[in-house]
Amino acid sequence: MDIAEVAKRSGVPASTLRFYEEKGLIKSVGRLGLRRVFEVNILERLALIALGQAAGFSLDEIAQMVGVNGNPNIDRELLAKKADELDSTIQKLIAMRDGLRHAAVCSAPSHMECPKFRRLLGLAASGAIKSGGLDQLTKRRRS
Amino acid sequence: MDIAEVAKRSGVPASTLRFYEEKGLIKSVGRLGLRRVFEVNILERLALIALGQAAGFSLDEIAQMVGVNGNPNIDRELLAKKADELDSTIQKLIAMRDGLRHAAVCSAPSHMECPKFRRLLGLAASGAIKSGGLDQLTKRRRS
DNA sequence: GTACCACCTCAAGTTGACTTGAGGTCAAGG
DNA sequence: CCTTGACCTCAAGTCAACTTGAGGTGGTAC
Repeated sequence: MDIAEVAKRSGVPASTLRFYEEKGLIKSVGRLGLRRVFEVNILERLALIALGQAAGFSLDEIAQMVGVNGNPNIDRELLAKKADELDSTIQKLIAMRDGLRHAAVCSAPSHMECPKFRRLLGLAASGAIKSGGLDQLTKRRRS
Repeated sequence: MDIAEVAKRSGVPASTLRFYEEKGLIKSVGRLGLRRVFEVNILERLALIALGQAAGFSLDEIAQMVGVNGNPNIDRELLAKKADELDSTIQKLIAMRDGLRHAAVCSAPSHMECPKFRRLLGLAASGAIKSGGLDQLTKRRRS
């Protein structure tokens, strides 16, 4: 496959593919003239990268997880750690989703005054306010 | 509360608080001299913002949801839409979490060759490859 | 009453993740 | 053969979300 086909089938622009290759996130198997040639499995790798991004991981973190070389990482501890990180994110997002869903139908004057909304918010942000800061929620993105 | 206390209790740097105020995401109730004064409920609002960010929403989107004015938005349709968006993100993250968890213990030579891993990945990226592109996964962030 | 220091403003810098543009190259079709 | 267009490189630009810095201000403790 040439870069245009990968772009078409993955939805990832060619410029981004070149950028990812430069970063070591993906690699082409060779060149035909000066054109890059990719294997079909590049598509799975791209899906994995997109997934990692949706999970809020930086490209560098993703590289760590999927391995800069060919195939996913061997560092089982890192993978487990990232899974746990992701799990706590998921809990927060679930609470937020429920908060949003409720807010969409709740008739309280201000959502902040609705006990249900506040409970969900508290659940999501548990531990964030007062002692410890919101850091837990945001440091992943900040770093 | 002055800005330093808000910063301390929320974990959000003062510079960020000023930045958020400028963007209309938060507001101070007044000034004492030239110093901003915040109400205690600013902490909840900040938790909500942090939550929105963890969910991958941009500050502008968050402003739309929580309302640029004082309290959350009245646009129930928008809230429901965002909740659905969030829900599909959550499904992907769950699949990825499970994929990571499994990868951490799986002994297949390459995770891409492990059927279980591929199934989870496929689940997460369903529809992303081949027809439609990965766009669904990433456009939220790109916008 | 004055010195200090935390807070202020406003402009510019930073980082991550890309995109855009200018100028060059080469495989394929005519 | 030779033109053409898709691909190449490399440098610079962009955007969101902040951070940093220089220079100013004013409650508060001494």
